[in-house]
Amino acid sequence: MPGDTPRVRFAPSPTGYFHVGSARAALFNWLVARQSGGTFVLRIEDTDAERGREEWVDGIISALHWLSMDPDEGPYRQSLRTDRYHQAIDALWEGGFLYACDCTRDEIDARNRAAGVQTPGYDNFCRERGLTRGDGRALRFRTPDDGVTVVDDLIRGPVEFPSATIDDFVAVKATGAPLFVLANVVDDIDMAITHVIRGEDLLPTTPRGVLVWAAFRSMGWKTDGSTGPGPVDTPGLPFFAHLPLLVNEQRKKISKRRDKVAVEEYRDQGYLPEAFVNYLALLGWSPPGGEEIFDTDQMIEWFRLGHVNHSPAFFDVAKLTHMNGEYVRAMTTEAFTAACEPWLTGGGPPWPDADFDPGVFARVAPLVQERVALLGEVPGMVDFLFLDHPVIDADAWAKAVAGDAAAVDILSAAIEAYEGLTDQWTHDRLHAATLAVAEGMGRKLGKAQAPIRVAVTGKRVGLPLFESMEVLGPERTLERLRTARSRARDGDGDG
RNA sequence: GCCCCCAUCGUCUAGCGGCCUAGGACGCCGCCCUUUCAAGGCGGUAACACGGGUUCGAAUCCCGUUGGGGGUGCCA
Repeated sequence: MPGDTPRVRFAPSPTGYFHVGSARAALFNWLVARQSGGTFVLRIEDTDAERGREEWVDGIISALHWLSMDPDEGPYRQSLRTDRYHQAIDALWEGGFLYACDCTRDEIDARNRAAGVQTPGYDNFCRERGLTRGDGRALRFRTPDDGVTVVDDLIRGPVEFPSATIDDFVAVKATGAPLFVLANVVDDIDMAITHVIRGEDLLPTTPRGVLVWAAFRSMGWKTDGSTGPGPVDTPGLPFFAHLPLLVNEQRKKISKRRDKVAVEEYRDQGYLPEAFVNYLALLGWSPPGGEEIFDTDQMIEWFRLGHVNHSPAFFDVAKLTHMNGEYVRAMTTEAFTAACEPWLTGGGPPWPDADFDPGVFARVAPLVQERVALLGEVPGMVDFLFLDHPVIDADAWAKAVAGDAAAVDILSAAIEAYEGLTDQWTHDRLHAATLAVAEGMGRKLGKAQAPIRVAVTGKRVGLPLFESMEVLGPERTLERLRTARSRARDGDGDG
């Protein structure tokens, strides 16, 4: 049986950007470790040298760090453990669990077709041929012909696989390199893993792992590499827990190809790691009290593997975004301002670094904070404060200025009113003055402020106008209003 | 084809035999607030896939059907 202190592992294969499904699997493993004083092991499953790339490994490590789920142990690299796998393969061969096979896929398929067999599995052609190892031969694992292999799953309960449906699978490539199931089991044994928590897509291959594990155990395979009975024999099977898949709108397994799954991408858009983790936890699980917003301490306290759902979950960006907005608004203004920094400087924003004024941003930060869900939205909301000339949105101009016969009059009246306020340039007075302009035109304030807003900020929606003008100052505000007025008079309607 | 998993509002879920006239959240719609947009407040829309059992009683247990998904590689 697994030992007292849980040892869990997150074992991604470095074949692409860090996947949200991987992040969720990592989170559930991490939670089990944290709530039990256990160990969270990171293992890179890079046995397939052709697909793996070093940059993906760095991506996994940095993504885990961003999510505050740094491993306690590792990263272990399967590519660095080939000697160990060869020991394991030799032992299995000596124990009679493997046999050499020189069949090609085409040959197997042809024989199955000729025999009229519907199932495309291996036909055991080489099982009793007694082929020797080497010479470009793969090694197959001899599976039982009858009985059932049971995977006792913490989430789903016992899952039974008729052994006859588990064909003799290739465990070792013709090159001598171990395949997934074998390397995976050897590692789990060596690393004393007690809980295998991973995606449901691995459930169908789990009985193979169980069989391999049983083979090692029956040989008295020791974690030091020797065989025979002794105190360091292969431990009992770990607990298994297969998490429901994350799916897209079409209810298909979320995939790197067609879905937006890269955790890095969410980070770059300004999702907060705390919100991201919070949302991930809600996919397939919910806390006993029904709360939806909770921090990692509460998550650790409440999480139970046995309470994880059985059914697939759709990764809903809209809900994630909403939740991110809640996290943004819950921040202190100082924390928010600090978090915005990477989006405000360093060449990303549309204004020159030198023109960014932290003091100006600090004045509008609370207003910005209430209006963004993602940090990535911040630059677009404050750009008019740091650019010499606001970028006038063509559509906004067309609707609020060119399309409004009274726009020029409103701008003129506003200019005249504001010119008298340059010594007392506060949003209250600007508000009152604009209200007077509106009334003079027989308009509601909301309608009258539109052309002014476009002239000053370039957009029809955004931060509160009078606060914006206050921060911008009389000189720049009036200049923008005059510029807009002459452009409107010239009849430049399409921006 | 074969094996396996799954099935409550559009979505994420609560529900583990009576507390369900099925609750919450996101989304959507309406109203309020209002300096645009948000935020906030109030209200609304909307689900137990189907059929058999078991039981005094089923969203909850069992069987079947249908539907969806995953696996079926010398990928992981």
